[in-house]
Amino acid sequence: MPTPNKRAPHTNRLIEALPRKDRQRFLAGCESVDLAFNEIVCEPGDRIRHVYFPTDSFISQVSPVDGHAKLEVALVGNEGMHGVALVLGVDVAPLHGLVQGGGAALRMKAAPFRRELNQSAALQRGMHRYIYVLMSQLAQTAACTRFHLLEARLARWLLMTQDRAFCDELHITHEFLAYMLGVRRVGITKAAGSLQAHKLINYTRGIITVLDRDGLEAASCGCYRADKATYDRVMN
Amino acid sequence: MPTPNKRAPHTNRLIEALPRKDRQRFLAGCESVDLAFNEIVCEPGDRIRHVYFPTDSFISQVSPVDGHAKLEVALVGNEGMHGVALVLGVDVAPLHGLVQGGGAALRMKAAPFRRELNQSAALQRGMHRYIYVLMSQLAQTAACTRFHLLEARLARWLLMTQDRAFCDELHITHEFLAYMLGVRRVGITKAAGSLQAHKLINYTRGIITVLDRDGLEAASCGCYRADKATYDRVMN
DNA sequence: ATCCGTCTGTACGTTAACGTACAGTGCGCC
DNA sequence: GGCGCACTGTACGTTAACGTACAGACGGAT
Repeated sequence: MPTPNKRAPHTNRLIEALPRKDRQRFLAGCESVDLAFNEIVCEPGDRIRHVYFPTDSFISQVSPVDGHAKLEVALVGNEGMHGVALVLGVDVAPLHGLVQGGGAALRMKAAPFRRELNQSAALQRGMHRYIYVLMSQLAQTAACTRFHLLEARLARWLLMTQDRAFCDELHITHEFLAYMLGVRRVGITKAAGSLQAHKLINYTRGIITVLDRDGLEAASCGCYRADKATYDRVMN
Repeated sequence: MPTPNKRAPHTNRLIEALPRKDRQRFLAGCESVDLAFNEIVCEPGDRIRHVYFPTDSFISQVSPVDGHAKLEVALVGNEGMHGVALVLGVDVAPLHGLVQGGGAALRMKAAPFRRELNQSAALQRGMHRYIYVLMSQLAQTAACTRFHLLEARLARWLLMTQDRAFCDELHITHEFLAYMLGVRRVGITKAAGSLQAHKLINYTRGIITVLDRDGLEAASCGCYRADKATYDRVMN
């Protein structure tokens, strides 16, 4: 699957933010992996073997309900990491990790990651702050899911995803979107149809193109901006 | 407001779990306060001055949407703490903290708390694990709010609250419940009416009595048990 | 060029909420 | 003892979703 217009930075912001010495040591402990679209990084209850730092990939955090995966509650791209539980001293994943956008990521095994964590105050600080952001996002998403109309939620989702895909074209079907947002496929068709009618996006058979980012922001709920503001404020 | 049948332990489980030496030092740094029902402990954006460890009080964490408080996303009683952001090195509260159940709490100022955190590995470990639990709860709540019927959500809420109130009688109006669950008051009246018709609860003018805990669990969604299971698994 | 499977569109009836309005009802207070 | 207020009950019409079913449309493979 080719991804045109892609201008991924091939770096992860959490790692970039480390002081040079820590960063070099950290990177030395990482391996480069390629995550495939739809790949499942972990299931709830699984032992966490690796932490992932997406560079041009991104991973959905999906909350299970009544036994099976149901609702995306957070999205992790090159601004974040997957596997924060390890930072908190728990090696069991609480959520599904589903690769939303295929691409590269850096990863590190659990044991060396813990060691790094002990050795680098900067790393610990960065991780902590990121966890704060993630928690804020979870709370935001809970409220958003409750109160905002599907069309606005969809717009938000597209913006969040585009930010992490570094690409105007998203390879996503309505079916998949429905799954992420916890609604029927038909609901997505309707909402997406409306966004398309307003010339904010365009789509055909699994490819959604963002045409008007500003318009999309206007159509989305404030949650998109709120999340972004929190990230910027906390992570600097 | 008298609270009959109340058998509060007057301790906080996070603090109790500390090794004796750490615990004694920690307690020495705490002051005892009385939280009044409906008191606002903090607003999002506020600087966090204290962390709170409820003993027989409990505090709702309410997520703001579009500017004002809207939806309860977590509940903190004697099993937890309020102000986890400080553990993550951020001194700005992300959520509203609203006292749901009046009563006693231990609290500590931010600066000494940070000092304790540096001195006690056990404290840090406990805090970390509690944050993991809280994140799991946030994700759970997001999905729950999306998928489960109001009656089930209400049942869950009553159970969660009773666990933290140590009392069969909860001082709560429909109005307030509606606010917490993000629905209309009328919706609560209907759902609560149904629970009462099934003899699971009883209520009159701001006092809800739990009659049949098991029945209530059966009427609630699995989220109640899921939360509890996570806590038990992670906190031991 | 045709087939087939995937993706999207449309079309029902159904439902659990919504907003709003107003009527009872019990408790506390003067 | 009765007044007032807070709390609860009921009663509309409205709506944004729901479940299900099936029809069109595009694209890659044979």
